[in-house]
Amino acid sequence: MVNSNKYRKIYQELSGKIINDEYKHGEQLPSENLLVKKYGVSRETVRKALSLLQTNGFIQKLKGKGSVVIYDQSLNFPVSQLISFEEIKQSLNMDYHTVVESFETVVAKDHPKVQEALNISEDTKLFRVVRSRRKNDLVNIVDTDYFIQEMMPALSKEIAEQSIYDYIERRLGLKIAYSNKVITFEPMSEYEIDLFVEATPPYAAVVRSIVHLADAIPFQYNVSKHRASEFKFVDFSRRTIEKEK
Amino acid sequence: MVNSNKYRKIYQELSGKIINDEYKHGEQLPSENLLVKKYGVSRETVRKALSLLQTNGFIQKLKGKGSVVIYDQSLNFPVSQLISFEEIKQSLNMDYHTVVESFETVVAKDHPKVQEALNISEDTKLFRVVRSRRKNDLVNIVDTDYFIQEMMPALSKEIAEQSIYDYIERRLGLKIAYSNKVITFEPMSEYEIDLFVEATPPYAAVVRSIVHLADAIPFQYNVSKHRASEFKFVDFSRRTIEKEK
DNA sequence: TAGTGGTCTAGACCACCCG
DNA sequence: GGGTGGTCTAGACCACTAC
Repeated sequence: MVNSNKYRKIYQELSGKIINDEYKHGEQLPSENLLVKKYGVSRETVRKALSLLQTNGFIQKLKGKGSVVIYDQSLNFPVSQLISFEEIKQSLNMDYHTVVESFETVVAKDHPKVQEALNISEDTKLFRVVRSRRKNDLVNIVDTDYFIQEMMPALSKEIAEQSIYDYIERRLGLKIAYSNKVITFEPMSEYEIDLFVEATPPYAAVVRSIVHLADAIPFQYNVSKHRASEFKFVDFSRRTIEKEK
Repeated sequence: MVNSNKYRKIYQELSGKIINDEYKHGEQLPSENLLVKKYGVSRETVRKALSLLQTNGFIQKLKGKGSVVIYDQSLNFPVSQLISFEEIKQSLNMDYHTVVESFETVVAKDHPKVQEALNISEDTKLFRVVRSRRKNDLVNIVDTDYFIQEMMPALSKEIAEQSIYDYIERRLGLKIAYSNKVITFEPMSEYEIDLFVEATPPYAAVVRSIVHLADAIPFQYNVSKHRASEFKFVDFSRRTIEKEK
């Protein structure tokens, strides 16, 4: 009911079957014509679903042959998607535990990079949330998030302990659309060295991202610091742009 | 002549104008109807081009409003694409210089990870190419590539000094389609510490990728090691998959 | 030759945004 | 209400793969 798009339903069903290994790596999906009959939709609708599957790394379409599954379970897919920690945790069955290290209100002018990234005025109030992600009590990730207070005045420490994305999408009905990420490798601060405990070297893999809503408004600035030895970023990319000539 | 696709031409033209700042960040593109008239094509064709622009992080489409440019020059975009070093170098005007450190023939069984990644038999012959990328004679990146010899018997050290991708796509006419990448941070080997000279800490950002052709055949295994302090990976991602219900 | 995916069209109806 | 993007259709023609 919530989402009656035909092509999304087909996408959901096919991607689900691929993830559950009903369609295995290397196997072919039914042809477009068969899918047209099976779902009772037009060919362009089927093709829209298949095109999404291809973009997201589930299949490769072969002209004259068919669509073959290229999704690989063993690669801990899909981490290059815009996805929250809670969602990754659930999909991978990770044994992680979140601790809210701090939850405070700050002013944009004291965080100039955030101010610039979110394109807000100096006196905009922000929530600053620091959360550690622990496995067997050992900190492996420290997330620092900045949210514009006006957009989500009811955000609380309790929500931060659960999933903020869930809150934003389900409670507030906002649509999270896209993000820019930058990955670097940086020395840890004293605070971080304390938190991580015995991080050798005292460097962290750092992922900074600016997350935008569907109306193109930036609403979150995130700095995610990872124990370097545990860091692993998986990416799927396509060669879409060819030079002309 | 080479590529007469209408939607690709529209994509090329619009993305070019965005990159050249003719359409600036935050500005709107002409509406779909206007583009339909301008290019003399059907609306679905225009939409296919716009959809590609959105997927690749150039624009965000806003229902009821239009398409707004979100591409940001300052982010050294687009590095998360599947793109060769030579192409990045050209598009960013980088002052880099490539040295082929070694060019040899090896057998798959001596490189089990490569054998598995490329899904080949034990006795498959491979080219193993090691190239350093230097800025002012200082090594910042060391690329190690493995190619299946049978697929490109004429590959040579001279070609490796230029662009192997150019050779594969233009000379051999093969279509490079997609890749899986994994980014980690790892201690350098003695060989690498020598090559990089004074790398502090002696860690490298490592990008491993398996590159596939359009027929889904893996043809390249690449290990790209970067001086950690210089490493910067930029990624654009969309939240495409929503949970149903 | 039959089947597959790739491109393109002309038109329809809908939901959303704004003045 | 008029414009914008989102979804969907039925049909056409093409290029490629396989037998």
